[in-house]
Amino acid sequence: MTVPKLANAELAVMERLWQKGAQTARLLREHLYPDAANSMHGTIQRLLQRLEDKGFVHRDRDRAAHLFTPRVSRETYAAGRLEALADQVTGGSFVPMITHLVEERRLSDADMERLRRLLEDGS
Amino acid sequence: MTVPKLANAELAVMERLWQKGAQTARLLREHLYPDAANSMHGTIQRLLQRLEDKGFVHRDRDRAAHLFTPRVSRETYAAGRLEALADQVTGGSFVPMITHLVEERRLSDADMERLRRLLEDGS
DNA sequence: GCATACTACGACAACATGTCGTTGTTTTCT
DNA sequence: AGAAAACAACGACATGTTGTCGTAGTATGC
Repeated sequence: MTVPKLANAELAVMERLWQKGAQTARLLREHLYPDAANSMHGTIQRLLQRLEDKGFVHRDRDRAAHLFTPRVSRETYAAGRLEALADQVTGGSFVPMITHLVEERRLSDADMERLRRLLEDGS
Repeated sequence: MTVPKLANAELAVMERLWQKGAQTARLLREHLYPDAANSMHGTIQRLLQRLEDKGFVHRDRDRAAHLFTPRVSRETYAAGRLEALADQVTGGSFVPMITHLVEERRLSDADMERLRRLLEDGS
C-alpha cells in the first residue's frame, strides 16, 4: 500500500499539522484535547510515533520538545486513498465512480465547472 | 454513514454477487474457497448474515438454500465510499483529489477522455 | 426415518486503535 | 547545584472489527 490508511485519531493529528505546518506535541494536545486530562500527553506521543513510523510526519529532535512536520500532504493522502479505493472496488479506474456521482448529481455546479477546466487545458 | 464500509472478505462476496447476480451460499463457497475446507460454510454464512445486516444483500428464503442478491451496486458502493473519503479528508469536495491525480498524470488518456465527454454533455 | 445439506449463532484468535501509566532524560526556575 | 516541571519512549490494556470454526437445530430428499 503506497499510502497507508490512517485511523481517526491519527487523521485528526494530521489535520492539525496540515493547517499549522509544524507543531509540538503539547500544542497538538492543547488543540485536540482542550479539556486537557494530562494523561493525553502520552496519547499524543503514541499517535505521533505511529505517524512517524508510517512516514507521515517528520520529527525534528533538535529542541527539547520535538517539532513535528507533515511529510505527506493532504492532497497526496487523499489521492492515495482514492487510488486504493479504485484498486479495490473498480479495478483501478476512477471513471465509474465519477460517472455515478455525476449521474446522481452529487457534484456541485462549481465542482463540475472546475473539473471541466482542469480536463480541458490543465489550468 | 450512508454506505457502510465493507471488510475484505465481505467485499469478496459482494464481488462475486456483482458478477453473478444471485448465488447460494454453496456456490459462493465453491468459488471463494475452492480447496473447500468444509468448515468454510459457516464462514460464508456469517459473512452473508453480516452483509444482510448491513443491507448489502437481499436474502430470498423461499427455497431451502437461500438465494442472495446484491442490494447495493458496485457503482453505488464505490461512489459512497468516495463520498465518505471526501468528507473525511477534503471537506466533502472531490476536486482536490482529482486535481492531484491529473497533475501527477495518474489518469490514463482514455480515462481523461471519458471524463471530458461525461462532463461536456453527460453522454 | 435417516442421512444430507442448510441455517443460525455463539465463540475465539488475531489485529488495529485509543488510552493510560511508568521510567528515565532534559529543561527550567530559584 | 538541586528540585520541580516538561518531555520522550514504550509497555500494557480495553475495546471493536474481522475472519474462522464448531455446534445445535431445521428442512430436504431418498
